[in-house]
Amino acid sequence: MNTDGTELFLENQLCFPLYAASRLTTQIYNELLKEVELTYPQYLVLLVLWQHGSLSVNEVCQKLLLASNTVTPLLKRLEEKQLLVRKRSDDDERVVKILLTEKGVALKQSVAQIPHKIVDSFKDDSVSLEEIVSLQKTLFKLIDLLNRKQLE
Amino acid sequence: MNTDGTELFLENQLCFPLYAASRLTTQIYNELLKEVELTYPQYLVLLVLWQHGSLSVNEVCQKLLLASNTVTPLLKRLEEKQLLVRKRSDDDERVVKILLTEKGVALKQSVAQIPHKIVDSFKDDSVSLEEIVSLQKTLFKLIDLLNRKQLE
DNA sequence: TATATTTGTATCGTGTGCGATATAATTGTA
DNA sequence: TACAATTATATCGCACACGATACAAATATA
Repeated sequence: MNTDGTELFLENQLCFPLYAASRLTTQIYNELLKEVELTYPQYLVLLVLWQHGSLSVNEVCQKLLLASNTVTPLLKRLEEKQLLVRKRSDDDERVVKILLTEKGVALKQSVAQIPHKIVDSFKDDSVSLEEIVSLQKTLFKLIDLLNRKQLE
Repeated sequence: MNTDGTELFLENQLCFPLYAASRLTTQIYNELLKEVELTYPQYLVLLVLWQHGSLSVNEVCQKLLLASNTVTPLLKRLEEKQLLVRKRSDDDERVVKILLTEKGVALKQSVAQIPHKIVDSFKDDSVSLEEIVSLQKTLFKLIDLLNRKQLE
C-alpha cells in the first residue's frame, strides 16, 4: 500500500468521478422527468413520500441528507404544483408535516415506467451488474462515513 | 440475475447514493478550500490548468465534462480573483485561451496540503483502500458510458 | 418557575449546473 | 465564391445546494 498513491488517488480520482457521475446520471433522470414537469430533487422528495407516507420537513431532510435551506424551497415548489400540502403540526408547533395530495399520489403512476427506461439507458457491456452492486455498496459505506464525520 | 431487482436497484439505489456521496465529498473539499477562498468547481478548473498548462475554454469543458454555460462564469470569477487571464486566440478568433497568472500558479503551493487532509478525513475502518480503488474504476466506466450515451 | 439551550423551519445571498438560445468565426459544400 | 452547417464561446433564466443567520416553540436546567 503506497501512501503517495493513495493520496493522489483520493485527491484527483475519487471526488471528481463522484461529481461527474452524479451530474451525468441526474441529467438522464431529468430528461425522463421532463414530461411530468419534475426535477430530479423534486422526484427524490416524492419518492420518500410515496415510500413513507406523510413525513415532517425534518424527516425529509434526514432521508435525502439535505438541510432545510434546500428542502423548504423544494417543498414550496411542489406545493405550488399542488402535489403536496404543508401543514403545521398540532402536537409540536415547530414541526411542519408534508401530506401528498391526490394529484401527488397519482403522479406515482406517471413515473412508474422511469425505472425501465433508466435500465435501458444503462444497458451496456462495459459495466456489469456485479460492478454496479459493488459500487452501490461502497457508496453507501462512504455516505455513512462522511455523514458521521459531518456530525462530529 | 433478477430483472425486477436490477430495476429497483438502479432506480432507487444507484442515482441517489451517487448524488449524496458527491455532495458530501464536495462539502469536505469546500471546508478545506475556504481558507484559499476557492469553491470546489473553481479548484477543479485550477487542477486541470496546473496539470495541462494553458487550455482553451473548450478544453476545460471537455476535461470537467461541463458546458460553456457553466465554465464561462466560473472562469470569469477566477479572472476577477486574478488567478488567470482569458485571451482570444489569434489563430482562431472563436477560441478563448486560459492562462494562469503568477498568482494562479503560486496558489498550487497553498493547496498542496489538501490531499493529506482529505486522506485524514477518509481514514476509517469502514471502507478499505481496495473498495475505494474498485469504486473509482467503476465510476470511470460509468462516466464513459454515460458520456457516450449523451453524445448519441 | 425563570432562563438558557436545543430543535424545527425558514430566509437570504452566492455560486453553481444546465436547457435554451444567441452570436461570431470557421469550415464544408453546391 | 456564395451560402449552409458547424464550432467556440457567451448570455439568460431557473432550480438547486449550502453557509450564515433568524425566529419561534419546546426542552433542559438552575
